[in-house]
Amino acid sequence: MQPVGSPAPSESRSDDLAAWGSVRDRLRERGLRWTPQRRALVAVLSQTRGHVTGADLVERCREQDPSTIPSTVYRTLDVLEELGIVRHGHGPDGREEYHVLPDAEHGHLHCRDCGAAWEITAEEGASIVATLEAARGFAVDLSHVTIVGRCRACR
Amino acid sequence: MQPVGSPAPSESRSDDLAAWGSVRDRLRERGLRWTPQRRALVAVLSQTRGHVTGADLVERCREQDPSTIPSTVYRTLDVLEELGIVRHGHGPDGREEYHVLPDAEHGHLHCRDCGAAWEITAEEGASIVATLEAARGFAVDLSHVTIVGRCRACR
DNA sequence: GACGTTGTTGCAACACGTTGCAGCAAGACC
DNA sequence: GGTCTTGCTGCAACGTGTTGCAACAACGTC
Ligand SMILES: [Mn+2]
Ligand SMILES: [Mn+2]
Ligand SMILES: [Zn+2]
Ligand SMILES: [Zn+2]
Repeated sequence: MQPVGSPAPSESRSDDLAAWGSVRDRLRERGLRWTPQRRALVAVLSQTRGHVTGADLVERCREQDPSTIPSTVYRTLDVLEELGIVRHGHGPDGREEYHVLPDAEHGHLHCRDCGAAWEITAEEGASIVATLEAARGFAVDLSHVTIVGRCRACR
Repeated sequence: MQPVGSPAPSESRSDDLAAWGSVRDRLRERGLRWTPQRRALVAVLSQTRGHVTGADLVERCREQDPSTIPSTVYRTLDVLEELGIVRHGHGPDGREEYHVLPDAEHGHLHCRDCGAAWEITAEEGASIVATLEAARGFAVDLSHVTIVGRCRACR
């Protein structure tokens, strides 16, 4: 039961660097381009662990380069998501939340009262996925799942 | 497996009218006020079955009275939700979706590819709620749950 | 019916994200 | 290094929803 924000230990930093280094080639393979704007966002992402909102990422890019344009960042995030490099879900208010370099697919749990958030564990996730798979043949996108309610402490 | 938009048969229209008629008193009991703006939104809601986005409701109010102010509508929706008269969730893009007069609590399922939506059945809902209740004592707000993925037909 | 309290409204500004489009530039090819 | 193709960017406008605040009005009380 890892609280979000204290990110789980993940692969080593050198593995991470390798993963980020390949982004350029992954884009090129698809006939897409490696631009300064994309380079900047990837640089920001590579220093981000865990979860960030879209607006946070725009902000962090703007810190590096104040001429950053929001729509370019959001469009680049869409591209990176197609490549599987980031995934997004939505907070309780519907705002975007990005998972960077998702080690394992997972959903999120938010307490409406105290605002705390947790990752949905593999077992919990499997149970939800299995329920909808069995009954309807529906393939759940677990990383887009956000469940809101009240945590044990707040009840 | 009711597709959303072909609303399930619900209580009779006269029951509905009675429920809507009590809104005024339910507000007053709490020291809240029954204003023309609230009257207008309740009139719109009383003719709405199933699911609507917040923006839809603003639009429908504006059809009745072009001087309608969006923030007033959204604030009134918040109040009505506190009274349990409407509930909201979020579509795949994070936009608000209101359930009007929810007969039974239910979540939603959206196919990312074809855009179709279904209600999560009582059994499916119970399974999800039970999983998180058992493991963590987390009380899921089922009516706020939206699960996105791919439906059987689109797989 | 006038009065006071306080919940509500209208408004303007803001936050987050998306979209259409014209001009720009990445990178493939020579 | 020059040329071409086409993916990308910047920009402006828009869509959806929230917030702060001053003026207003619902409604309980006399
Ligand atoms: Mn919500
Ligand atoms: Mn989404
Ligand atoms: Zn809590
Ligand atoms: Zn589908």
